[in-house]
Amino acid sequence: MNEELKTEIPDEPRVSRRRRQQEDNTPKRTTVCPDCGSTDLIGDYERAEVVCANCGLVIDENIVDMGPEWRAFDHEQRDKRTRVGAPITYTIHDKGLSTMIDWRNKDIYGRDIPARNRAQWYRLRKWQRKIRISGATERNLAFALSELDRDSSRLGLPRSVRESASVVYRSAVENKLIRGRSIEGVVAASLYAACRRCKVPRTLDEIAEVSRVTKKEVGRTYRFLTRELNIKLPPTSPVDYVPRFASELGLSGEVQSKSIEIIEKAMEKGLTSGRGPTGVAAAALYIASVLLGERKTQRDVAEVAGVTEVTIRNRYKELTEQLEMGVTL
DNA sequence: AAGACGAAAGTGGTTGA
DNA sequence: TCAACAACTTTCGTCTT
Repeated sequence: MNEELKTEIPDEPRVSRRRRQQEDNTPKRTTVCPDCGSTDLIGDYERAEVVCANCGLVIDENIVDMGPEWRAFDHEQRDKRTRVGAPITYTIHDKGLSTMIDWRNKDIYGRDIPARNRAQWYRLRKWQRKIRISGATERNLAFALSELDRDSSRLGLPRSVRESASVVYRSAVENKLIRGRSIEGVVAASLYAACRRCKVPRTLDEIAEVSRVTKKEVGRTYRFLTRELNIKLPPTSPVDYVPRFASELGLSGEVQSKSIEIIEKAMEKGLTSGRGPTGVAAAALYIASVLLGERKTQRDVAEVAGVTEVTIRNRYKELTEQLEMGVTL
């Protein structure tokens, strides 16, 4: 997923060689099943395969065992033999690669630091604090990423979206697009873009709700970012909204597939172009719920979809007329 | 009484001169 | 920069179950 994004963002000559190298060396591995889109992948190192836990598709064969080459029989041994830390992440301003100095006067094996070295440690900690977040860019990133984390947890977004949003924000910073815009605005716009990229769309309204930015601002910044960073995102499909709305309404899976069916027919006939995707999704869900005897009121559907009943009525009038569904509602 | 329906007027954003 | 425009909302009265 990150690879795709990277190819769309043009290489920026201002990026230092060091950073470029670091990024190029990032191991590129599939994290999403190409068949069903599930991120639940299982590495079966006995058979050297990566298998999708959802649909069983074998995604990768002859993989390298990334596990440790040593064995540990108790916790103490594990602590001693482990030589690596957490995976790198784009959601922490230094990608999670910073050095930590413990506040306790113990070394990694838990032994006390001799008193004659204490002063040295104190100085080390002081410099560590200064260096960790140094410079305007670092401070900007640190603030923005915490903001990003706050927004996305209020929206209940999965990790993958946060990572994706962080990548978008980082490239915005690298391309010097922040100046003149509020950090919060750019964060919100990155998040909106990431949501669309990962096919878990949130409306501009929902983003604006949790952020301290108006809907207008988010939209404007989003358009700016996509233009400047050459991010091309297809218009959101109503289908992407169906599962979320359906579960909020407590509708069954059958209703979901029925409404997706309806939407796909509608798209063939060009009934969705120019229409707000949420409105189309809402109307399709409403129709499906009626057809399958799980009737919801227009108001309920309108509520979760963030559109009015009138819009649902307009959409569903178009849909029923043009698709010749031959069913009286 | 609640929900569905539809007309009419208003709103915010895009487009093209 | 401005007017035209389409989509959508708000509001409200009427009909149906």
